[in-house]
Amino acid sequence: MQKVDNNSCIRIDRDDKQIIGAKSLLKEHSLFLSKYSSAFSLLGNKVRLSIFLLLKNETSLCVCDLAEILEMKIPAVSQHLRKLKDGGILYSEREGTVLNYSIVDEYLTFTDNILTQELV
Amino acid sequence: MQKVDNNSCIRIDRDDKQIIGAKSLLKEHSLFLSKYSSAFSLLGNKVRLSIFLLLKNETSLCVCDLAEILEMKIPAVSQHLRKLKDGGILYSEREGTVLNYSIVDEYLTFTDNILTQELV
DNA sequence: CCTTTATTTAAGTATTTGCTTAAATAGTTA
DNA sequence: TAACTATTTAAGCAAATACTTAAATAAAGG
Repeated sequence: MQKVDNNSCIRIDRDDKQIIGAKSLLKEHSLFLSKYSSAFSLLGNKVRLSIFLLLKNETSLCVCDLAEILEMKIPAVSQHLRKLKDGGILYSEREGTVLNYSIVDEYLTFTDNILTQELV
Repeated sequence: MQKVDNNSCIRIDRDDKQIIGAKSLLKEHSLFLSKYSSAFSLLGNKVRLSIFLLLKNETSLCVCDLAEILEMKIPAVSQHLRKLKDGGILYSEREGTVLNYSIVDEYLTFTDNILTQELV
């Protein structure tokens, strides 16, 4: 009996050039893929996307207000803000004891393709 | 000694109208937030974003080819494809024994704001 | 109808995520 | 500098993720 490797397929009409081209496409855009998969993943959470939407409207907000708006505990919101900040999507500015968070310029238009359709 | 609730803050200069407005903004866009946080979350994975990028270029590919391009086991890729399909981002068409996956029209432009900057 | 090819599904597992509560920092003000 | 306000950080835990291998479907051809 022949051993069969069922972890790969041997399609007769497979286009090897296509495979090679596709692989090099991925390599070419590997930085893009890393950067934006993590950006998407950050916004791929309802709480964080809400924060992003709120900051697009209010320009800047502190943890305290966000926690009240989102009806969540402050530490939970704070941890989301840290992720968004670490991911380069938000920045914070201190105003006395209050830390105000805003969207980094680069990301202000990030969702516009989608938002313009739905949110006007 | 007074009990202090350290899960909320009592900022004197808090703008209650802003809070109320922000809350209603969230309610207003709650469908949007659910739909797109899950779409972002699907693309917020390097493998799935790679698949998306590949399908934007190749129009359609089968699990078999994707597994080879991504250098991953077939079941792993298949599970990512299922998620993308369940999330309404991809659809599949059978061609004999081969299932070809493509991007749903609505999502073809999804990343254009970002992609146009980086990928031309 | 049995085998082959392509693919999915299921089960198990290690890692990551997102919350909770409690403790630690950091300015502000008395 | 002690008390207060705003916020972060740490630790613990339940749930979700993403892989692995093995078994189950599904179409095609001899």
